[in-house]
Amino acid sequence: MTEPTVNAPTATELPRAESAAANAGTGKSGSNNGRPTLRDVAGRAGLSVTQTSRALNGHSDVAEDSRRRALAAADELGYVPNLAARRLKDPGSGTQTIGVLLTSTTQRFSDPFLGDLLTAMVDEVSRHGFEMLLFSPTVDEDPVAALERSVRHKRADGYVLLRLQTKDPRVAFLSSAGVPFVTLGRPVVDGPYRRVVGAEDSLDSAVGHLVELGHRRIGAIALPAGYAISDRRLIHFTDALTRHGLPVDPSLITTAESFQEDGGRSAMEALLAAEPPPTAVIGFNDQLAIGALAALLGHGLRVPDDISIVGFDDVSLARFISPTLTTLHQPVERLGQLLIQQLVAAIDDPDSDHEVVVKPELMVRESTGAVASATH
Amino acid sequence: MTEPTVNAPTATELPRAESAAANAGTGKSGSNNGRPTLRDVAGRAGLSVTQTSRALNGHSDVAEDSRRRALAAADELGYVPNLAARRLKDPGSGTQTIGVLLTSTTQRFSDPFLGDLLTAMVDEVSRHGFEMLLFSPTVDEDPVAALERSVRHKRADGYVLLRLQTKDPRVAFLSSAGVPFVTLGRPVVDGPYRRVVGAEDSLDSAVGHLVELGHRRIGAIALPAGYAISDRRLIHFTDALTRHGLPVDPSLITTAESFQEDGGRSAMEALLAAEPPPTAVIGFNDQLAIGALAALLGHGLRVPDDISIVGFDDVSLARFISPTLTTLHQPVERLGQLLIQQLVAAIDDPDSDHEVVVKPELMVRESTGAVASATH
DNA sequence: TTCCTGTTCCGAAACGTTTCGGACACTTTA
DNA sequence: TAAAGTGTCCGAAACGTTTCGGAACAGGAA
Repeated sequence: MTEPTVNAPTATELPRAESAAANAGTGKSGSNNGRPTLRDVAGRAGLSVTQTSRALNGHSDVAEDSRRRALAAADELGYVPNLAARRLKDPGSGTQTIGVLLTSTTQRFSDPFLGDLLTAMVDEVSRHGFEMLLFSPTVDEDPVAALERSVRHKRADGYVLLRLQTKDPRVAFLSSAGVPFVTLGRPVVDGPYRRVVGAEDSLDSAVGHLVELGHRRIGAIALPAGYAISDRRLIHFTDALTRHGLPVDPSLITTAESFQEDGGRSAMEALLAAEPPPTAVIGFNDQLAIGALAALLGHGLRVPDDISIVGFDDVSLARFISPTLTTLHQPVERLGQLLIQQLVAAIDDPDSDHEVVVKPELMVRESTGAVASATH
Repeated sequence: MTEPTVNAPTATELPRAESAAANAGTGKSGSNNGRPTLRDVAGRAGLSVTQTSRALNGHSDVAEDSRRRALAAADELGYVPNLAARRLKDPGSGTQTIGVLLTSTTQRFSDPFLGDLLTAMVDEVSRHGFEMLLFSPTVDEDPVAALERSVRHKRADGYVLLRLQTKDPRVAFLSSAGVPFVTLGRPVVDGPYRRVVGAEDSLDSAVGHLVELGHRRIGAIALPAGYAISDRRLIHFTDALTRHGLPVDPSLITTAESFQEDGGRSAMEALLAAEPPPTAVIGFNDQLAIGALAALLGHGLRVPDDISIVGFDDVSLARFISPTLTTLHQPVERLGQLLIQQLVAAIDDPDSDHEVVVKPELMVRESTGAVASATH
């Protein structure tokens, strides 16, 4: 019973340990920046480097006992695989990293929606054992060039694209490069890839809410032109108007010059110049709506007595300004999770195609009320 | 003139190209995932791999002509060095990455200050040719453990620590591990390392402003306990009070339960219960101040007629709420830049020690006014 | 001529990992 | 008893880069 087995595990450790010692004799250990290497683990476990590697990586042709010894040795030595070496040998192995490209002009996280989204994504990313690489174009660099640089260096296994443009060159590039990616929103050019889109047709419920309150002249502050989300929200808004039997009056639709409060403020000024002005205004995000509120208060107008305001996103602040903001709630945490889950799925299965739709929900608060002087 | 030089560059390319061809003959090229390797470049330039490497890396012992050929060949082939191989050979070479640890509970970017800071940091990071790695502890993982994991895997050359705790274990860990890092704020345990701190003594100017307006009972909404910034701002606040000859009344100081608006709101409720209540309140960040505003409006109190409110940070929103918020302006963009610059300096020169102090500036807006009924 | 010096070059080894192709000792099947 | 199969194991090569230790050569000094 003791003799026949090739590797007597119990008392006969010596012969193996001996060969290991020989190994250690020739082998030079103090090299990997002080950290133990696979060779060290192998020496300690009394195995060859090959078997140790296979044991640690869960391959099949390694005896149960050897695997235990390898694992134990690795544990005792505090062995951590050298990623560089692993990636050098097998370029296919991923980086366990997902990339998020920030385009410097518009994608600032001062936008609380984007901030919350990022937070949610980071959490979900770490839940999948990945890390998140944040990068932006250098001065005078094209966003696509930055993306290309990152892809060339294989810095990430996949990418998240935010603030999608109507005809986004980044989508085109990543598609043609065969790199997994996921988008929030859907551009016009629709290729096979994964995306998470908000159902902007929920603007219908906002319009419906205002119509119920008696509003007939409903204005809109649209997002800056050129972004996928801008067009879609606008279309869904006009659709909602006609569905409720209201005319689409171009003088009641203004496009903001930024995503921030200042854009909302100037846009509101423009809307007030309409003849007659709207009795209710929907800002296509909360920051625009808040800017509009500021403009109204500057004119001595009361909300909602003189005019009603609706936002979009439901950032946390919406419940703390005065009046509290009626808005369309986006489940931002869920959006972040979905984005990452879809991306991870895309990394596992490239050229898959999937679309997840998330529908916002109307939160009625103080900034909307019955129309003052009914204008039927 | 044509003969004597060893490497006739013009017509005599052949002999070298020949050896290159021989090299290419033995060499197998289609390996590096389709991308050209140093061997390919060498073949094309008619040089050895060694010389090509030295040429591309700007070493001295390579003829000017050879260097040009190497550079040209690399350019034509679109050669990109394989980072894994480089790092395998020379573990000292950095990752050109800086790490930012997010602790999931408090460090959400819904805080617009942190969001803006992050944006500024990303920009500055890319300006230095680095990228930013964002990571957070996995569920049930200690922040220090997450940091340790990242350090072990050598994911970043240095780290930024935000939302510093009073006695921050992350500082202790990174210090002892000898990893470069930079902090925003200064913890109690002060080791040799680089940091950027805001001069919270500028609270003195806020208190002075209120005193000038006749206020004698000045309350404060402090940041949650346990953070470096919380204690420091509180100390500077009480110092400012005594410097202006005012007593420190504990009933006028409440500690918020969060960094967000809801924390400010409940804290304000507590302050209103004081007897008599304060005529002015300083929120130790803008979100707390905004929460306080909401609480006051809920009680039918007017700002600044009945009570004055001051914030801290000057987030962009401060100019758009009503009333606009008097607050201490932090140059967040500059803070982000400094943070990264200090970190890069620390990476170049480890165990350097430096502190940069940035002083906020008081922005007087609508939320502060003369005290209603003077209580001398 | 011979010896040195400085410039420019190259082969080979090394970094730490994975994997290919076999090898060995048994056991089962024919 | 020979042949085929099984379960384990290992040496050696390979990934792409950098660098060590010379080597080849030209020009100048002796």
